[in-house]
Amino acid sequence: MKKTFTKEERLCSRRKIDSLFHSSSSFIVYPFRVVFLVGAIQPTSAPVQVILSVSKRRFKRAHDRNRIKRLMREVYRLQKNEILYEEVNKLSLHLDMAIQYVGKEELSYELLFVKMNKTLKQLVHEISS
RNA sequence: GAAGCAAACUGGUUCUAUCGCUGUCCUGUAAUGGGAGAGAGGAAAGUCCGGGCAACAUAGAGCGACACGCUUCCUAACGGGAAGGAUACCUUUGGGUAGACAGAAAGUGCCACAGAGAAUAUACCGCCUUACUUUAAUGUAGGGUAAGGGUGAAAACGUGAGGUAAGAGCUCACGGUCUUGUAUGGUGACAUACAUUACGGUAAACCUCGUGUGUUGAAAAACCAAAUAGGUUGUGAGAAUCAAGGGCUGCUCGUCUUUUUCUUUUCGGAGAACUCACAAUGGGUAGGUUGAUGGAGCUUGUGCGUGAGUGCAAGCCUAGAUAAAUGAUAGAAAUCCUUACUUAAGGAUACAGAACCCGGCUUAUAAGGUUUGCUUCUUUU
Repeated sequence: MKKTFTKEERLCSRRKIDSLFHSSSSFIVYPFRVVFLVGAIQPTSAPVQVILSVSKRRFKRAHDRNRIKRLMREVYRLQKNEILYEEVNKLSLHLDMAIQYVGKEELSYELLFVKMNKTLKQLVHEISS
């Protein structure tokens, strides 16, 4: 399977985002905070839709936020298939989620890679239980 | 000549591989696709001015509020820019630097500390004078005086002469600033000359004069519009006949009558309400399209102009996202720095991320480059 990250895999609808943040469960694997909402499978859209966000309060400069979001996106894109999609497809669920960056400063790519791996495994554990 | 520091201007690293993202074009399949090419800045930032564009508002005038304030020019416009003027400061006397640069001669207010006094002047010392006491001096009380002392950022324009009891722009001469007028030069600010009036500062105190300003701001605005549920208008219809209402009767059966209900009418009919169906219409929500990227456009050449700019010709198309793309990783190169000391090792490569679009201003900015100033050292004369 290709390691793509197209628009279908992102969460864009305002209504869905509102419902995600109003009724959902969450956990923290530093430096990420994950908010997710499990639903029935939707054949028209991708199995998982995600938002990546960095707080403006923590990083005032726009180019710092851009840099971290790009690193997060890369790290998520490379690992989501093996860990997350298999499990979601097996359980035939639909997952809306947001990954927020709660760290105070920019971390290296290698460290973020490891942390994302941990985070996604934790997420699989949460939804399968 | 070298080094260092400061300021201004300029400047804004490159290539390869792998995996990706957003548009565009070409192309293929039953469907998934494939290929080509494009994809952040000089400030994209601050959102401080000006304009385009859009919606709404809008008789005219005045008051108020806010902004601006030397001249001429540039510009779509500006609070921006160019060239000049005056002022202040610096100067190597060539020049350079600075800016809320209209009005203090319309009015009001204010002027710390010090000082006698800070603005219809003032009398501390001093100077002159009158009265009283006294032999006289001294002293006491009153008056005149801004020349001198001292204070201050600033003391009623400065110097000299006359004048006077002593003094005073009180008068005169020369000079300074300044008002108004005339003449000459300049498009003009203004300059020069002559005459004339006045003589503390502060307008970044109120204020006065002149000029300008409708409000909002792309989350503006226009259009399309599924499903569902409402609104409005029009047309048509009005369940149940084994039912319901009413009449006949004390009641039941039975029978007669009406058929959505109400009001009105002798009837025909008329009106209103309710429900349903159909049609039309309008508003709203998710979403989509436009706005929105070909423009006060960019590059080159050339003419005009001191210049900001501008005319002409040729060529070019150069981001367009929308929970928001323009990336990540690895390797190499380039420039600089440090350490070793001759080609290695390590490090650094800034400020910063488009959001309707332009013109400015302000602020941030590594390495390298250019110019100017200052300091030190060295060489030659």
